[in-house]
Amino acid sequence: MSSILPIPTISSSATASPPPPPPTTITTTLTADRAAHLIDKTGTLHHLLEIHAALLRHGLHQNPILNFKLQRSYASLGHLDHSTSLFRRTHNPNVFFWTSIIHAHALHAAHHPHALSLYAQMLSNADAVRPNAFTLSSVLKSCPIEPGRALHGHALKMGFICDVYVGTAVLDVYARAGDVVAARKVFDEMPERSLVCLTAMITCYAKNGGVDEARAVFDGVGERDVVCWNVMIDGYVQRGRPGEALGMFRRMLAAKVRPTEVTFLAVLSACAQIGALECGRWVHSYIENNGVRLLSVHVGTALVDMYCKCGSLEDARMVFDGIKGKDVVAWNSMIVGYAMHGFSKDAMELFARMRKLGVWPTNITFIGVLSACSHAGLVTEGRSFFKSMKDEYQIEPKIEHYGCMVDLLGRAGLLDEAYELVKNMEMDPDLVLWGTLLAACRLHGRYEMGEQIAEWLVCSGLANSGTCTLLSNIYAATGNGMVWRK
DNA sequence: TTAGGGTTAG
Repeated sequence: MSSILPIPTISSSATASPPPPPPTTITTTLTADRAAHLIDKTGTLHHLLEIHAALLRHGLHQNPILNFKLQRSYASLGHLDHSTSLFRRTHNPNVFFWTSIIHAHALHAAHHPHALSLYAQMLSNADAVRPNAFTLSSVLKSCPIEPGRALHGHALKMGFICDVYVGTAVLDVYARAGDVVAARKVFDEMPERSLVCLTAMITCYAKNGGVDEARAVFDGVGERDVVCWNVMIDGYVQRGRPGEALGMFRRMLAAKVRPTEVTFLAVLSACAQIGALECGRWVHSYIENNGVRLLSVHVGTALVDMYCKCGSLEDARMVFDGIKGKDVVAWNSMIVGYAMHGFSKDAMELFARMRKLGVWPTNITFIGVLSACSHAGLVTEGRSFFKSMKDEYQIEPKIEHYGCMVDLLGRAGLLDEAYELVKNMEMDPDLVLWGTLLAACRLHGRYEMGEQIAEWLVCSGLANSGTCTLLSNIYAATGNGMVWRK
């Protein structure tokens, strides 16, 4: 983790390809105040390295505040390696230093285990630095449920639980683990609640299926900011209640709260869910009329998805073509959009273009590609794409991909091949898959196979009303409505 | 006299 910090020197800026000169040149005399100001203002690693070099030359690197600022700046510029290295070189780091390095690691999921181990090191250190509420709230951010529970105990024992940051962080640990009851208990016992804390509780409910409970907390919030609104709107979207999501969005605008990108993502998803094309268009023009010159990939993709789901493929394509730096999710939205509306040729062409540009597909890409093959009856291509998932792209087919294949083979009348595919799957087929196969049996008059599957489904108690309808259709067609009733 | 919470697409 801790790499060797390149000891910066002023001459390091005069290497083979020198970076552009920093905005401020460090002069021969450097006071601690001036250095602190320079560190706070810097925005580039190059400049920070130069300041670091100057601190070393002036012997100011021992100053704990400057050392602290330097370490924090390395981290905030995304150079956790430099930050860690500096920390490792610091003798007897104080609680500020420990907290700062723990916090820097807690900011990115990939470094969470390290944040926790730093906290453990801090406690076991010979110089035993005592954590405070700042340390605790930082380390809690990186915690999964088990160490989180222990730290909750720790916070109670040390009396930090009354701190609103610590309380919120503990609440968040339980929320992330889906333990709504424990989160609510922490919430109820908090002596004071900030907007952030209220939002954390709303998020906890919204993410764990309790959108009405979320709403109850939301209604009790006095001054709501955009995050609070976003959480509530997205909560409705995630629970498949787009009408209420859009209602909340209207109320948010009426309350003069300025929407952010996150708001647009949720609202566009709500429009997509109910096929509200006009509302989607309105959001699109709102985005364009409110200072958003260049669509972000996220918002662009949400627009593509909304237009596709609302059936306006031309609008979707127009937005898609305008997205700068398209990632695979953007490509997927357009490919799947085309495929779902039967524009197989466009979907396949787009896939070919995406590959040509070196974008690596995901399992969603193959949902699109295989559906396109299915709609167009391209059996050979479909088989080949399905095979390539594993062989070429190392993507394990999911049940949905088998569904596409069964649909493709079934429509083409290749029932035996489809049945074999289902029987040899590594996972259990679900009712949707059996339903697809049954529908194909009916379409091609393969009553015997239909009966076989039907019998098996009924015997294993798996048949539901949908499959029963299909079954009765099959039996009606065979003129033998009773056979399957054993 | 230097630090810490909540929301993000297919």
